[in-house]
Amino acid sequence: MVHWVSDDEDSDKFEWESDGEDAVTFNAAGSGSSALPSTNIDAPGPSTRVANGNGTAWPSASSVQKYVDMGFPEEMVLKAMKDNGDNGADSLIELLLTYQAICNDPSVDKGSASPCVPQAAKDSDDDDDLESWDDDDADEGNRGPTFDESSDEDFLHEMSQIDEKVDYLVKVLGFPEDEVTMAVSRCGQDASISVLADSIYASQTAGGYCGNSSYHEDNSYGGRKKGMSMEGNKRKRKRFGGQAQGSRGPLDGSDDEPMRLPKPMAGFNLPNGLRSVNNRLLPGPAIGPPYFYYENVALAPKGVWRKISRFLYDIDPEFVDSKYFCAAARKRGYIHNLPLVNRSPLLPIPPKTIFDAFPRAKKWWPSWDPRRQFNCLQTCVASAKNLERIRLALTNCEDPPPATVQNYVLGECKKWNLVWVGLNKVAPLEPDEMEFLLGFPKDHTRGISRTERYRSLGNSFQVDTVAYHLSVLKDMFPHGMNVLSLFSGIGGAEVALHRLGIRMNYVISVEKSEVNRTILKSWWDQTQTGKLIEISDVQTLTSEKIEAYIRRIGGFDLVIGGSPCNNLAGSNRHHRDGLEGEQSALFFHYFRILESVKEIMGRL
DNA sequence: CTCACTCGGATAGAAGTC
DNA sequence: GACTTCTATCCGAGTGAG
Repeated sequence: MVHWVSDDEDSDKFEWESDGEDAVTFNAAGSGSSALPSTNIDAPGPSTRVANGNGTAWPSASSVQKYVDMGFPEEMVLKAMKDNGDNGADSLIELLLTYQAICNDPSVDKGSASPCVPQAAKDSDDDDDLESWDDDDADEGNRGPTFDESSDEDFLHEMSQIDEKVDYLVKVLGFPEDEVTMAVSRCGQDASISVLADSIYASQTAGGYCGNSSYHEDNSYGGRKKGMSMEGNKRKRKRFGGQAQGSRGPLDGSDDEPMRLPKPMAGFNLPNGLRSVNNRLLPGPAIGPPYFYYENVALAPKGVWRKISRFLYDIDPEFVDSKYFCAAARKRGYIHNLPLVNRSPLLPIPPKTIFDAFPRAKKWWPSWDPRRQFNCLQTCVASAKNLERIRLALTNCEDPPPATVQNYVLGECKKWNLVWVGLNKVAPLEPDEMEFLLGFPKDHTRGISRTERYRSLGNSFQVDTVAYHLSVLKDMFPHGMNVLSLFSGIGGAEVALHRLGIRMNYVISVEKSEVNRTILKSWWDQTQTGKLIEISDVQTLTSEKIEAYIRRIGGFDLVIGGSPCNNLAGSNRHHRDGLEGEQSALFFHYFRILESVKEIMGRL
């Protein structure tokens, strides 16, 4: 991992200078959203953050329940809220995951004091029973401090030895040791682990920080403008993308330094040899089993990929535009621990231009439409009125149309991925055409409403791209794989493995949408001989159940999934709230489940 | 500065169901 | 006729590159 030190003096990016006032509006909108519970619900005052509990505001039942619904025991949530004070939802999630990592780490002694308390038998739904959090057979031995005491002398504070804290942050949470050391020097040796973790995150995303609640504003999407509170700070900068950083002009100095997107966005390597990075050094905790593969939109708000990467063992994302695999762009980031050598593409190689994919389109394609590939296939399509406006604009002028009309029509065509289907007539791609472009078998989504088909396809993998990355598994698992598929959608991962000729012995699939589950099940029954187990809610996949599945099937070889992008995608005008958004926060379940699988498989 | 691109959401009204 | 479900239509801004 390469780091460099950058001077904050150069941190003012020009685009932030012109709209500073807008931040207030944005923050107001963000706080009013239904994202993860934040301080606006509990409205704790400044005094609630103190460690001794004086003036602690008791969290509301609804805010507690949100986290309980995510799979955290209520006691753990209450404790985390208490420790977190007014640091906001972002910090709270991290703290909860910290506790959970503690509970799942067999190397960490857990006494009655740890947050790993058994979940009270309170759930009405048996399927939603939360497992005991201290069932890892590691309870004997050292006893920790008492967790549920009214005193705040909890386990975190008991770990007063600085070495233990550093060890903890490095080994359990996976922070780089040098950053942990810097955080200790910033915050002092008495700082709690949660404060140190906050500080490290803040140093990565918003400059030096220690116990300053402004961190959350700086770190949140649309939050306070950067550079407001960190004058003179120096901080570490991380290089992403696995490629050399060229110039480091003034634009490099933003506080929330975006993860560099490679240009061309070709990932580590491509079948055509455009790039050929075939080796990399994975961080120790990232090395399997199991293999894992995570996907999301590349063009996420600032800081999102940095945080995702941090949770997923500091692995650099592989940013790939699927335009190198098919006739439509699809800019996505993939974090995985798969080997890079001996990748092979799916055959037949899909057409990479519109005309090759849809030869009929050439007939009506005007010479002034230069598109040869589609833009990203999305979940919504143009309305009929929109198409009619385009038709009228073209019929009411000469041929070729004047530049203004051309620009208007081209803009709409690019925005909505329209194809020419007649004289002056454009239309959206049909669902089966999207299936083709995305690498799915014909009629894969047929049978559900048109709107649902567009939505499901717009949310899916590009199969050829994913299959290229997964192709290295074929020789490694000649007798088949057991797969944990999270946020399966219409089964892009499963289709990719199938098309690679990889047998799936067991697939545990988690997908919220019933129509998507039906699509996957239907395809599975037609093509597979293995066992498919479908689960509707990722929140019900507790570590207890994961362990039961692992004992039953012998372990998972691959954990794969792309968590919801709703709150990350640029098309979302209403709730682009970042990783803490209502849907996109489910990423933390991916991390939770992956951690659980690794821990259980390491133990059994 | 301009330009290009983006796995979307809220709403009203239509259509379907009982 | 009340209710639910489905469909069509409308709605910019964040971000990076040049």
